[in-house]
Amino acid sequence: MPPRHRDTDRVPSRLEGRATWLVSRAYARSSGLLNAGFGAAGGGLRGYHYRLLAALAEWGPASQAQLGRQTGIDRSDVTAALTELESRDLIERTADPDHGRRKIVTITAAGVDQLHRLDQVVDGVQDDFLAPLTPAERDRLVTLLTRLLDTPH
Amino acid sequence: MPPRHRDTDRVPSRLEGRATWLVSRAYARSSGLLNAGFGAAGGGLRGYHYRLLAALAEWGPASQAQLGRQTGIDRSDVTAALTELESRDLIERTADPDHGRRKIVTITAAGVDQLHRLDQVVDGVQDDFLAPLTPAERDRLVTLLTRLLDTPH
DNA sequence: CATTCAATGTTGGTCATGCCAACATAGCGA
DNA sequence: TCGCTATGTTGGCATGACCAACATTGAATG
Repeated sequence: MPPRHRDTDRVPSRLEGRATWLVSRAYARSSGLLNAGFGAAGGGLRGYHYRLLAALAEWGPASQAQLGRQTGIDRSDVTAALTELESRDLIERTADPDHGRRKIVTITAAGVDQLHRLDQVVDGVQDDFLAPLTPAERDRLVTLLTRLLDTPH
Repeated sequence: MPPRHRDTDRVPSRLEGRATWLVSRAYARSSGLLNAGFGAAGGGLRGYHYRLLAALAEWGPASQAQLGRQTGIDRSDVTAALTELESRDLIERTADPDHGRRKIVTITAAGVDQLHRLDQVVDGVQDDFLAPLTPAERDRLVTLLTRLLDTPH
């Protein structure tokens, strides 16, 4: 039998079973779905905005540096994303009375509403993303990834 | 007990068990390790170059469009990455005698050597990346991700 | 055979995520 | 008081991924 000549749906064997390769493919798919969903229903918001709104809704007002640490987003990117959220009136920035430079960021009612809409999008994407797996397999995958990431490194 | 005030090592509960979130965190870690490894030992090459060299070494000479389909890299990015590989004499581009526009890309001996060096890097990164998991867990993770990605979507 | 269509390589953009450096300023600790 | 750290901001870079347009070529269709 001659070698197969199909161009696509094949992966060099060097990559095939590599965890880093699989994770990068999974991420490409996941972020594609997420961007499509955010683009369609998110009013131009992206992952950074969702993370920040989620942190504010869950833990209440915080300084920008605090938000950065909570969400794993760089301080400079926090600044930019908050400026966009502020221009849409989804958050408010007020000066911290006890600290000259610090600003306290608060989510607005509209921000909470928007967050709920984004939650819907994210939920839908989970289903699409995990569609090939059974519920038990989905749980196992989540557990393994959680263990992989929880361990300090 | 007052609420905890630690800034870091926490994740909004909305994100915590989400597969897309975990995958994005895993990818951030994995690509960080990979970039560090490639930067240290890869002679300025990146993931695209590795994928292309791997495909050429495994399946032999191919046209650029073929390479793009094999590796999942866009035609335009293939062009750019091949130009860089060519300038390092890791690949060669020759005109296809049977086809005017098409170019046949071949990996050179130096390219094969470089690929072997990159293999070492990638192998080392797998170990770092998967360190928190037992061998059995690593296998399960790879199996689950493979199943997740194999299914046509 | 002629015309259309698809494939090819290339150029030149865009976007999102993640970093890093530098800076001015503010607060804190030694 | 002096020096260190934290803070918000600006501006930049790298990587991966994608897209549009173009000229050219081969192949398919009428």
